[in-house]
Amino acid sequence: MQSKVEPLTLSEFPRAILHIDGDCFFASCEIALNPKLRGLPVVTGKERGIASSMSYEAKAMGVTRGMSLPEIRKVCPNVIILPSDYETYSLFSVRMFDIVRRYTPDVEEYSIDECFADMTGLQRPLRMSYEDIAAKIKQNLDSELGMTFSVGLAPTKVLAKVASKWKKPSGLTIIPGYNAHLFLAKLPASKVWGIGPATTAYLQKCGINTALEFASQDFEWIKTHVTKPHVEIWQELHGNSVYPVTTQSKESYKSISKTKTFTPASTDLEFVFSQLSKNIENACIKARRHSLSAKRFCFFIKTQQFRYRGAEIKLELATSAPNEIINLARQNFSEVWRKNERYRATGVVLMDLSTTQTAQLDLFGKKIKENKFARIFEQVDKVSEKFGKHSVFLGSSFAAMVSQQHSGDRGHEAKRKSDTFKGESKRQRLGIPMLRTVD
DNA sequence: TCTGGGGTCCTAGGACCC
DNA sequence: TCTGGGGTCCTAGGACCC
Repeated sequence: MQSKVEPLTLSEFPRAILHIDGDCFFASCEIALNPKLRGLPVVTGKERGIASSMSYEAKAMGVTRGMSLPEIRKVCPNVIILPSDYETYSLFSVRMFDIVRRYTPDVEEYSIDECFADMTGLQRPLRMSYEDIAAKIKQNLDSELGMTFSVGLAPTKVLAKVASKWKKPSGLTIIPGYNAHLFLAKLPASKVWGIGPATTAYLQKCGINTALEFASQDFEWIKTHVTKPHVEIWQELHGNSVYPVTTQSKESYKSISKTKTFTPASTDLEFVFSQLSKNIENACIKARRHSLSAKRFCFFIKTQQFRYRGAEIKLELATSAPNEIINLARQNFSEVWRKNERYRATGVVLMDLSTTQTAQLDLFGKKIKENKFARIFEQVDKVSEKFGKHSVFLGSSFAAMVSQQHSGDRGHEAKRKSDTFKGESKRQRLGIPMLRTVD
């Protein structure tokens, strides 16, 4: 079927939105830091055992995201595999955003390696065309950070995303509204930011395959056949900017989650629970670092078949103390647990977060108990700061902690070992912190 | 893609009320 | 007992992103 490629109707007052994307950012940071790595196949993600970012040299050899270490070494024998160093990457990230902010304060830090910038109206004060501004920013970024960036310039965020992805690495692509149809005609709808697998499948059923076919539907059809996010994407593809560039940095979290997969999968309730317990401790550590308390949480266990079973629980009082949450999880755990089922992961999500200071007072003195726990865990955090994370942990997390130390498949052994600490089971149930130093 | 981890937003539908 | 209609709030879960 031959669909005619026609220009889309355009917005009257187009904006100039820039999208900037670091090319294989993590690997590039490593190379920028250690120039000897330049030109070599570099992969990060060693600590997880899978590739998370790889240099173009590694990509050329066939390394892909999520590939396991043995596989990587097989296709690319001279590969250099490094553990991720998020702190360093964050520093590069800050420098990247600061460079863009030299040109405009309207910078949205979208992720560690991506940002949007609203350049609308800057040609006059900067005495440059939008295209020249974009090129200048790219040049600054490339030379000052020692890595390349792909840049897209367009009237909306969605089109700017299309543009920055158009040519990688180190591309600079401009999509003026009047030319958008030329780009969208070649682009599968699934490649558009915000159109995921479910929507792609639905659109295909409607006979829509390319981004242009989606954009070419009339507005009435769109309004009645897709939901709000995709109506907005449709408008953005028409050059009509509905997603603002939001400069305000994220001040808080709506939820905090911790999940962890363990190998091998386990049928041992106590062991799986200890994994959950550890996740809860970690989530609470993060919550406390941001002075947040949760009024609600859910936990889940994930079966070998990737099915989730879990429960959601309301707390009487907002808390960031893991023992309370672990107790409640313990009480509900047996309902969730199915015998003879293998589990591969556990997870917890803290929800309804509020700043600890604004937590409500209650009339029955629970608050006093809560404050006591808050002080205990303040001390726990101080000890951790001094002696390292998890120098102090709860008895209920013991098996998980030990299994982590014995890198690999020793979870069950570890559990049995913890069983010998008979005296702890009661404290465990009560959720009393077990002070224990790990060397 | 034989599948890691951390987030946000939207919607349908039930509960409850007048 | 059956019948209307309409509003708000909450929750579960889907969908999507990096």
